[in-house]
Amino acid sequence: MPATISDVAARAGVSVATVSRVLNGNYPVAEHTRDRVSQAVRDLGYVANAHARALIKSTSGTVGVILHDISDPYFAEIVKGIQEVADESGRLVLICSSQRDPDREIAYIEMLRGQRVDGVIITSGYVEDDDFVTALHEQARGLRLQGSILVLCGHYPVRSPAVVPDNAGGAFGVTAHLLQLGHRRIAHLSGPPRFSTTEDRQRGYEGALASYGIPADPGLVVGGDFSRDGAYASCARLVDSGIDFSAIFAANDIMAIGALAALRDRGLRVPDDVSVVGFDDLPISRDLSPPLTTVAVPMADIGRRAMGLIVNPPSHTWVVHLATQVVIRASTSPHRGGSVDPARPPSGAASPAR
Amino acid sequence: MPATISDVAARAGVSVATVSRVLNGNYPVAEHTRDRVSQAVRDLGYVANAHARALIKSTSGTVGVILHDISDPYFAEIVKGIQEVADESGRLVLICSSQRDPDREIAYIEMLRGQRVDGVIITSGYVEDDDFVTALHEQARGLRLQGSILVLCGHYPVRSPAVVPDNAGGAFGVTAHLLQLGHRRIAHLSGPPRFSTTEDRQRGYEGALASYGIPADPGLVVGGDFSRDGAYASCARLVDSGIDFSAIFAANDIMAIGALAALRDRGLRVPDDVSVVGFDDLPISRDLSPPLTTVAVPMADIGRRAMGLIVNPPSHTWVVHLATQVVIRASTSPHRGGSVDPARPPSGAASPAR
DNA sequence: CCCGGCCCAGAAAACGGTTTCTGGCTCGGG
DNA sequence: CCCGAGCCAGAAACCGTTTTCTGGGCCGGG
Repeated sequence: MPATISDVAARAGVSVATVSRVLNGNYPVAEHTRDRVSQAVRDLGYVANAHARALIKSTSGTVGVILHDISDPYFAEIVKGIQEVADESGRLVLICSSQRDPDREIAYIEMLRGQRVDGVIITSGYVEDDDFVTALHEQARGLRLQGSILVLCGHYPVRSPAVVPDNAGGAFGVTAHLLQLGHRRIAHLSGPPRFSTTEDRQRGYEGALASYGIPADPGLVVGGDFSRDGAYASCARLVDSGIDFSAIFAANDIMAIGALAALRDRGLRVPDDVSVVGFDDLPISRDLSPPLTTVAVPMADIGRRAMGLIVNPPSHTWVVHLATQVVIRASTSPHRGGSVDPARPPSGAASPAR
Repeated sequence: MPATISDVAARAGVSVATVSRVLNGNYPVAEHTRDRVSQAVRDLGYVANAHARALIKSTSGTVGVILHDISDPYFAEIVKGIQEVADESGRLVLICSSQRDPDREIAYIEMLRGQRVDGVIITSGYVEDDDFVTALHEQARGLRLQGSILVLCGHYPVRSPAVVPDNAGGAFGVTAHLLQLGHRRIAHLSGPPRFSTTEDRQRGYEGALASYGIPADPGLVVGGDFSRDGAYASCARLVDSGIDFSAIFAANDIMAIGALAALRDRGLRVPDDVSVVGFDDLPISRDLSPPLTTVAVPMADIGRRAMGLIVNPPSHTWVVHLATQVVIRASTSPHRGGSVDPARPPSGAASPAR
């Protein structure tokens, strides 16, 4: 029932071809007719049907973005960057929340293929699952076939353009920072299992320990799910277990926030009793108390570069590497006593056994 | 170049009509042929072109969302709610960041009309601008004409389905909370001018003061822009100006975070020296220190209800009202020097007229 | 044996645009 | 006066689906 191009043509007393040409301005039309057509367009409030257009042009003017959860600031920042570049190129952004379910991610890509999107950006790291990888390969092939592009954030076992932040390097750096402060028993609240992001960050952590000749203690690594509440619970369990540690490396800032809350509720002071570091450097991190020492990930840049790969598909450079940077704030301080292997202090503060 | 329905038909040795019917399952097809078609679909990795489909069906299976900035947690939470319901109904969500520019909002709606979206949700409050309202009316009419729906969050001077949180009531409540604590000089860091959200919240603030017989002091109300840094600057200016106040009502939590930082940097303690309240109750607000007293706005619910209005268009109920609730945490405490006048206000201080 | 009905498959007409191709008109040059 | 060029408008094909309409084959009843 909305006005069609024929309606406009009829009202202006011209053919549909002429209307189309006025709208697109890619063919000479006499000023007189042009005005009449424009007037008719205004009168009818006509807007061209993007689907009919997408049917003949190969491009649809939309891109798809797959993420875990839009209310996670990490993804929100990436999307912000994507939006910026999409806007400049006049494209619309389709958001798909997978809730970290690989099957849904695949289903979403298929839907997006149906939409004939100009490209798909997967913002979440990849899941180590054979079925998933196989399915992803297939979808990537399908996208390529239709002249579309799959852009990955993080390194996948799929040959496709990618933007990869240096997760391992950042984790190494921030762990090294703790080591330099004299901490030796450093706990790690890790991310959800089988995710590349989780593993890269854990690898950096283990690498830093190894570089100091410290054997990894499995008891110090507890699983999480990148959520505040999950980290709160893990951290509380860690404290309650009585295991000895003087610092915590949370796999991301959201988890660090949960850890801070758990420590506070257990009566432990940061950084006096326990040093805490996170990862990502979310905007909020500087406003926590204490302000969080963390690793800055250029989230908006990831989005901008990823979208850039769609707007100007590269001929050769398939992978864009992005540096991460340790940001030292007030949630870390030198290990008390500076002892490499401190005895459990009488106060019980640094080794919170009950 | 992606496979079309004809390719599938050819490979399966049937007509395109049959393929379509197998895919949609809305017409009897012999099992034998059905299998052959399914196999061909799989072989070719065929995915139906959503645009061609949208051309005949009236629905496109997409909805548009217009917001200021996706990296603002307020909007991110709303979108999360929208996503949930959109997923259930198998729809895709198009995100449009207007950066608070009314012209862009209009332009976006027009783009979305071209996409023949099933509906458009404007998440941001409305701007008091005649041109904008006129243009919005026109777009709303256009959407209605194409069987689509415009859903507004907040009350607009446009007759369209809406979801409106009780901003004024919440502002009244949280200001009353401060008044009950004995605060009399309460500063207000307000939002950007001419926004309904800003004005509703300010109205609640002024109403609460009035109910206590306190005249509004223009010097205590300073403009802001809903941003952390803007609020930081405003708050710092307020402190530096030497004006007397014992509490601050920030127009939203993001601004409260900026205020907290400014106060801390000026050596003022919260809540000992100054009480601070915000608005929205973002997920992070409980993890600030001190945890923020604020007004809970059911953001995800706003999104869910808004999307609900699109999925099941209402016949009569055009406006969904959503309650807000004061959440008291540790950023507020009784006014020092003892209750200036902590007694109840002159009777009848219930809630502001709506 | 004939005919009506049922089950299933195909032909073709939309849907709403863009673009190629065709052609009418005007104008200037020879 | 004729002809070619240039400018502009329209007719029609096409994009990839869905769906209506048509009809062939088969079965059962009369």
